[in-house]
Amino acid sequence: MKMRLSKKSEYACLALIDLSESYEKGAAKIEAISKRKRIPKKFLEQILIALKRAGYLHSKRGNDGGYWLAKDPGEIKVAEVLRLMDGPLAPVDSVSQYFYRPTPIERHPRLHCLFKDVRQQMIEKIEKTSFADLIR
Amino acid sequence: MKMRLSKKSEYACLALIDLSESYEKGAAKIEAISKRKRIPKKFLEQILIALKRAGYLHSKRGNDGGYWLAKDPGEIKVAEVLRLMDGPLAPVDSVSQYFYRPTPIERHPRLHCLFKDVRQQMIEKIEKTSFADLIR
DNA sequence: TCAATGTCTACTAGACTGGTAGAGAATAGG
DNA sequence: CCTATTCTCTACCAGTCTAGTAGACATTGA
Repeated sequence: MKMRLSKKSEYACLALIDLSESYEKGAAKIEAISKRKRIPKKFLEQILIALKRAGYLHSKRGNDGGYWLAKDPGEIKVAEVLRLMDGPLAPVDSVSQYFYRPTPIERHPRLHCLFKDVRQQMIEKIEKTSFADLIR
Repeated sequence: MKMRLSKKSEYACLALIDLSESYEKGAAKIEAISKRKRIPKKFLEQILIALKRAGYLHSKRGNDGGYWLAKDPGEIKVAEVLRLMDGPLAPVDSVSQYFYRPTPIERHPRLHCLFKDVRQQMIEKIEKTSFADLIR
């Protein structure tokens, strides 16, 4: 089994932390976030657009443009962001909550059950943790 | 974050389950395991060799050859097998127990801590579960 | 010697990751 | 209306990983 936090997820979290830290202090430019959190700018662009499309951010173009949070940091859970960036959190599709699909492992109930537990254990914490929790 | 059980790990577990089921009943042929558990034969070969090299199996060639467990099923933990097949279990190297390496996430202690917890929660169950537990 | 089986090395198609490049569209100030 | 600044969109790419396949070789027992 491989559990990996992709750079995309990692950068998305760092960007949201940055925006949470300056919540209600106006728009932040890509350039600024990129420098503060050391994220490649063009890569960050794509990530912010994805977050915007998913409804987590607002933006404005032009001289005093930038991004800002569309929700309270307390309402954005880490798990949502990881799912948005990398897809299902489950180790196999047959134990996935939102992306269920049958797999060979289902034929072996105990093994299936084990990975269901693993998923549950893992997910518990990140479904509770919000970005407000991360900046406190 | 992506948590994925690779086919390699999945097949390795199924093969070890098969061999656990016939523990002390003599050698099992690749062909037979392959058919019973529906694993591509040539792929299974490689997996069994890896398991043998790691000390989990013995083998014999020739007409009445095959593989059998080198240890009691109760002494083989699922976590060991997943590590052998796919490498570290940790989501980022900076929270890995056996493969530590620094990552950007370390600069943000709360995030770092979160993923340390995630790893711990996830690993707990598979470090306790043995193949004897899976066939009971 | 031969047939059956495990062992070893090499190869590969396709997907994914972590980016980069460059043109286009909105916005505000002058 | 012009321009600078910023976000937006599409395309591309090199390297790595996954899930295998192919084929020759080594060992064993009858």
